[in-house]
Amino acid sequence: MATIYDVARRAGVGIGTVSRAINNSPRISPATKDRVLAAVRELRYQPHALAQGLARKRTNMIGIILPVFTGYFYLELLKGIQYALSRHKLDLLLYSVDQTGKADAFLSRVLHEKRVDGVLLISLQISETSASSFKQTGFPIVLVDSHCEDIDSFTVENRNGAYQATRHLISLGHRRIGMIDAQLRSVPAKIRLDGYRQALHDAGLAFDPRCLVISDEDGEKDGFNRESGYHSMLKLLSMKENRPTAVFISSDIQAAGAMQAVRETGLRIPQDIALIGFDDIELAEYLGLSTMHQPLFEMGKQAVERLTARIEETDLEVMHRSFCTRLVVRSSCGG
Amino acid sequence: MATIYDVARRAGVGIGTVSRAINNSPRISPATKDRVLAAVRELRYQPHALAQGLARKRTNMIGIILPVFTGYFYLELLKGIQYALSRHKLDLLLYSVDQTGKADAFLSRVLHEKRVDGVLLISLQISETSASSFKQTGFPIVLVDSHCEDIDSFTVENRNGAYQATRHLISLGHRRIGMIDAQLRSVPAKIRLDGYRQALHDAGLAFDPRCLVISDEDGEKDGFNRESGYHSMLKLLSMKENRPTAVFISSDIQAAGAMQAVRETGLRIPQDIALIGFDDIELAEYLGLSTMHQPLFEMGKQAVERLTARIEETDLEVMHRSFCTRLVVRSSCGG
DNA sequence: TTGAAAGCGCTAACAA
DNA sequence: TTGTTAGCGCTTTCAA
Repeated sequence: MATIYDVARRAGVGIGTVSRAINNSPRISPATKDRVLAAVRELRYQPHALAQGLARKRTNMIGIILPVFTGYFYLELLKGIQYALSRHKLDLLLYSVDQTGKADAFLSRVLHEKRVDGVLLISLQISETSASSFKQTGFPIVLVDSHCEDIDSFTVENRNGAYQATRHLISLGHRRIGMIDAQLRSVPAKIRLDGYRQALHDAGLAFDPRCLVISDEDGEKDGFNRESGYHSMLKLLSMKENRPTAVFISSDIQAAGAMQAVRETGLRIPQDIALIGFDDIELAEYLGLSTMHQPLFEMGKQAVERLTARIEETDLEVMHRSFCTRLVVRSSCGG
Repeated sequence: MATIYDVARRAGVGIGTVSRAINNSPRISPATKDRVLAAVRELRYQPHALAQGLARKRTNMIGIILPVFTGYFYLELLKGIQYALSRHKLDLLLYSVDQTGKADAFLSRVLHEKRVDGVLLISLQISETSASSFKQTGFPIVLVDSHCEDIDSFTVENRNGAYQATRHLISLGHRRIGMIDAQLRSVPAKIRLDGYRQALHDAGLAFDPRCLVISDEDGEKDGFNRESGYHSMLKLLSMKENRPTAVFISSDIQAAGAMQAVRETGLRIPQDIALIGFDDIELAEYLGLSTMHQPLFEMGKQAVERLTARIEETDLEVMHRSFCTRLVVRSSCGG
């Protein structure tokens, strides 16, 4: 494989000149530039990314740390991210975290290994310690679907979304409304619970702890999955006549499991029990599931734009942007 | 950020010794090793990945090139890949290709930029030129869901799968069987067509070109998407009484669109028209879609294992492995 | 406008 | 067992 020395020799110039030629430096005559570029083509030369990165202190890669992904949620987000990234000619290093809490290890690696110019942390909470490391070093980082005072973040209005979803059920006449949530150590899950309770409260409805089921409450997983939704709904239905007439579920994928549970129990949706989800993944449309839509593609895109801005301009004010959710009414709550 | 020189100074040793300490070299005394590691901890030192890569000629990253992904197909594959990768402590550089044909540009980058130790090419065809470059340089590459004589590959038995799917429809008594395929420049699409035709032939059924619709025939996209499936089915249904009584569709996601088209036309599945898909994505279960299952997670895992083997041992024999598909019968073909 | 040379932060060969 | 030094392949001063 050709190096810059090979090109220099072939073109009869020094390596500095080659460097100038391929980096559009003005400090080179058109004639020699042509000669160098010809040699580049002949040798099919492309700079060694590591060497270039080491010398330039720029890698043109960004890292993204996310929970081992399953489901359309991350797919949509990734698409938005990819879209923006390719426009900036940036490459993507994917760190996927399998255990909750292991995010910090990746953050530390990102910070020290210098493999990427910046990092996107998705749906994962950042520890105080990590946050201050990033703050101090000024290393570019942007949070997506997560929040931290001192760091740029892009989130959806989880609280308001949950509030709207619950309100929708209330407006349909339901008085006994349950919720199936994911593990509360997940920030969105926690905030969605708040929104749900607020809506109940504002409508003068009492919060009944028995109507709240946390998926995978003590498990390894975070609760955002179909099986957990299935079991959570079974638990809710076991209350018999005391069971809620409507349920707000913290994610569509859980709702999918929940719908199955309802059907297997011989109950009808929405006549016997109304359901509303959150996320608006593709599946929701097929299932006729009412849900809260989030502009994931757009979020991914904007997060990247912000990150690149931060890479260019290290001392920007911290910013937080929250995206509105939108109620999508389908048949699962009879609305 | 601390460098190896900082650590050396702090521990009162040379940089070579630091290097030996952190790389488990036997050529160092336990005492100094401890001292060095203490300094490492105090300074929170982690080696600079680029510098290390440049010196070692090893990056501990692998690249994966795939079509801009949508759908569970790549998710499942990616999960298998991630699983194996994390066991090898390898990082993942994701190149996602938006335009068919642009794969070659990425392959060339991978080869020259030296950012990764090896590459996985997914669902994308490799050109003769690229193939021979890789052959010559011995740069580790493995194909997944794609095939090339000279390169390791992991595929599903597309031909046999399509054959089985079609045969299943035949065994159900159908005589006029259509197919909705994706663009034929996609290798799997092409092979699935072969399997379909073979099955017809073996059953003594004539192939009727009017019963074959190619999704996105002249479009930008590859045809593997819902909208295209929808339109393709509409086209098939427009044949009225001449229309097929059963259709084999080259992917579940197209089948999803097709089912919608059938329903909107007021026809029933499977009574009026029987459908069978390919892939067995999660959605298929919800839709009650009969389909051909492929062991994607396993494929991803094995592809990585093979790639790492090739990275360690550059002169291995070329190998090809083909994974069996499995017929999953649901309600969409009345089986 | 150009070439030479000093880094970038590491590994590995070579001496000591 | 250890320190020194020559690369790895590039960018970027600094002179010329």
